[in-house]
Amino acid sequence: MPPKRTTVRDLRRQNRSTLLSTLFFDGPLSRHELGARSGLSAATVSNVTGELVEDGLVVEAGSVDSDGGRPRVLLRVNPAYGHVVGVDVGETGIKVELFDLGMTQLAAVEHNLSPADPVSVAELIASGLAEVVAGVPASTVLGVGIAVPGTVEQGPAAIVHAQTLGWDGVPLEEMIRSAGVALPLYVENGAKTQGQAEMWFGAGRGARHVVVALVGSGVGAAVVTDGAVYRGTTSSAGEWGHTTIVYGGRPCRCGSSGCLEAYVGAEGILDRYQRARGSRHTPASDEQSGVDSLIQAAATSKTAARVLEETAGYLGAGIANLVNLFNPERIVLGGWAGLALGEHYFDRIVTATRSHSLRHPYEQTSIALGQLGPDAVAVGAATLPVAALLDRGTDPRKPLSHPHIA
Amino acid sequence: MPPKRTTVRDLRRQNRSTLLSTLFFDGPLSRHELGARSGLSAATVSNVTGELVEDGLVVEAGSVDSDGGRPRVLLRVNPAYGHVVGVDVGETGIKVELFDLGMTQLAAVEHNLSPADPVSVAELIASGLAEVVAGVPASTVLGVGIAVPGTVEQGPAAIVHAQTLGWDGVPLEEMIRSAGVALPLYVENGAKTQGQAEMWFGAGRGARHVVVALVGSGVGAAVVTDGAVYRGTTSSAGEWGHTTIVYGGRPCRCGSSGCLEAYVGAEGILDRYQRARGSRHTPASDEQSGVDSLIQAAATSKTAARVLEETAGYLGAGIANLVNLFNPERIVLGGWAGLALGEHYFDRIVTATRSHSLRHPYEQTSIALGQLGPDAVAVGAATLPVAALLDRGTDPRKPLSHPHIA
DNA sequence: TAGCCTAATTTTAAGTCGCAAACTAACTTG
DNA sequence: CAAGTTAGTTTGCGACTTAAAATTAGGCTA
Repeated sequence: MPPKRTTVRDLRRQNRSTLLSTLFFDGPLSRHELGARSGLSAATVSNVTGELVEDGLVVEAGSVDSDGGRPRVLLRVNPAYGHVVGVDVGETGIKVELFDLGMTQLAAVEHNLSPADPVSVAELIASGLAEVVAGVPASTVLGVGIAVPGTVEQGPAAIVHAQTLGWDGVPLEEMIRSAGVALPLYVENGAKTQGQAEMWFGAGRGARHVVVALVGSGVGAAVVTDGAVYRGTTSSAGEWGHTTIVYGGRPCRCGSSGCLEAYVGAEGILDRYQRARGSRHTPASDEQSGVDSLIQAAATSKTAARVLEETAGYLGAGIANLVNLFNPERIVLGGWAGLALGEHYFDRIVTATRSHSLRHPYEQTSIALGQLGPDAVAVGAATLPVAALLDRGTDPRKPLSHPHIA
Repeated sequence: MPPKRTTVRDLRRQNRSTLLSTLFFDGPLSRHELGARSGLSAATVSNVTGELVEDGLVVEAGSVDSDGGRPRVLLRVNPAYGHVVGVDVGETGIKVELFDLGMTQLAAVEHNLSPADPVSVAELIASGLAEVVAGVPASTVLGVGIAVPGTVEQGPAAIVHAQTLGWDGVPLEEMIRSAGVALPLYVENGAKTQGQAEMWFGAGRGARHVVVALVGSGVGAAVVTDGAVYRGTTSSAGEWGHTTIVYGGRPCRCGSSGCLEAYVGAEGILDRYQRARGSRHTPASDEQSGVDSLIQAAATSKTAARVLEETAGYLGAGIANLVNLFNPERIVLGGWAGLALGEHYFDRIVTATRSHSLRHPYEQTSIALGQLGPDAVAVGAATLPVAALLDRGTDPRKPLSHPHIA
């Protein structure tokens, strides 16, 4: 409630964070360049980077000639400073991946688990974590990001609501703790972590206002406003898939009707195709191959082509709603179905977006396909502890108190 | 581009801003209480408030006993420190209103002007301004907020796109300057200023994530995220009225079809009613009385009742989209038509909202009617220079440089 | 009315911070 | 190897917030 005061020490933390983040995202830089980018004086840069180097967060990385003067010493974030783990909790199993601070994958394990009992999942996460972390000193693991397919209520401990898993108010964070994990945990919605991955390493790089629209079995979006993923009051913002696009239209699994997901989600697409063909029982082996073969079929089948074109229309209108409401500078279309559709029907989607957007916001935005596949969910999750590190400028495990330089 | 560095002076500015804002919004407070709320030490509070008092921004306002000790001296923002002007540019005329810093209206003028030629509007604003400001010393006017019914492209000078006025890329700010106004100008979309008014003085008070949904002839929304009106890349965010709610539905004046505005905007409601009755030519004297009499008619006419109930349904679905996307803690329904509908069909709107929202975000939000009428647009505009004052902690006319205490 | 008590402000004495200016370091050139 | 350049450090200072000590300002008591 009290608008946190600002003390003189916050200055240092903030500048530390700024420099560290600049180094992280813009690769090796000299102190000089760092000063230019951050606006800080050379003296301060020198001072702060000195601390960062002393703490082991930053290391020197060769040097570069500077025509006719002292060569610049390049600095970069020390990839070996620590490790982070990303966990992707999916509907059929979980993936656990270990990265260093350079976001290089060092290890990964995958476990299937159909009956998604929360306790088993928590235990599976704990054991996967133990497996993956085995190769590195325990003390170097800075935190664990956990992506779940549902909304996450952030609070003293994260609570998960995931309809597709049948979870309603599952205290996942506590459960993982009970399974014996003592590391900092960051539980977040999978669409948001994937969006974060696109922002850091994919099609969203460099932009500050982005909407990452994800279409797969489910439909969701990660809204990035001013560089940060927007969460809303209880961090369930961005539920694009269940916005109404056809009032009174197709029933949706969420219980409502006319949701975007009921039209452009994989199940919705396939079901619409079945109905268009008149047949009712062609259970595709799985959704992903079902959509693939539908796209194949469009080459020869008019019905298939029409269904997909309609899909592009709905999708464009859905994207246009995001354009009108958020006025982003960039839209990134991702998710496996989104990428598949985007590859074959990009123009049509763009056209539909244009025709349903107001001219002005439409002209300010560009539409791009995501550069990362659905695998990005785990990397995105792993960025959460890294983001905490960059944000605080220090090991997120340390309590935020007097640094007390020894 | 460079992530603005933080210097030790920013600290002071920020703390000054915090204290000033706290005083502005939370009424007279003692230095003690101020320290408690801001987290600042008593010493700093004393120091900063001393400056504020010296600058005339804050004045003492009586004192309060404190059981058995030195009584607390109350401080409050000095309403007489300066004046601000709010301008409401409407489709048929403009309103210019003068306020003191306590937001008490001191003067107001209204001019009609049907042919909305931008140059005449600019001149009308300039002359209205002169009229209204006549009673106070010129040097006390801190700035002028100007609300327009269209999107505003913020930049070195604001550009206005207002379809209903036939404006497309009108450099209104420059034009007003050319008309001889030298004061700081803040041009903003009218929905956003009205939203700001509800946030400061109306149904949005105290909340940080709010969507103010405005339904009148047009339909728009002001989205407040973390206490500030969200603007997007080029500040045209929040165009709720032109989001698609019925894919392939009624044509909208924006050129698209199925927009929310085509269903719940006044014109849309009345037109749907005409069609439902089969008659085509009952040109209501004006939209506002048309909607009023439609609501009257609903008591006896089944058709009228049905149209309004359907309207409540569409509106609820539209609100649900905002709930799903933004996860606000509060929804404020306003605008003249929104208030009229809300008064008679509140339950139905809420029901429709619930049935189209995901359960979790719906449960986190509350829906309330706006407390301010459409008159609030001008007050909202007037808050813009005040916001600049609170934000900077100093007269917004002064360049932001060394304070150099004399 | 003098003296005591309590609680609100102000002063005072550190301890931090970023900055400009003055230096030092490390090369290139002629 | 002296002069010229560019990178990075050190030094001294002004600006800040804070904790602690000192100073009000009423209310009460004797």
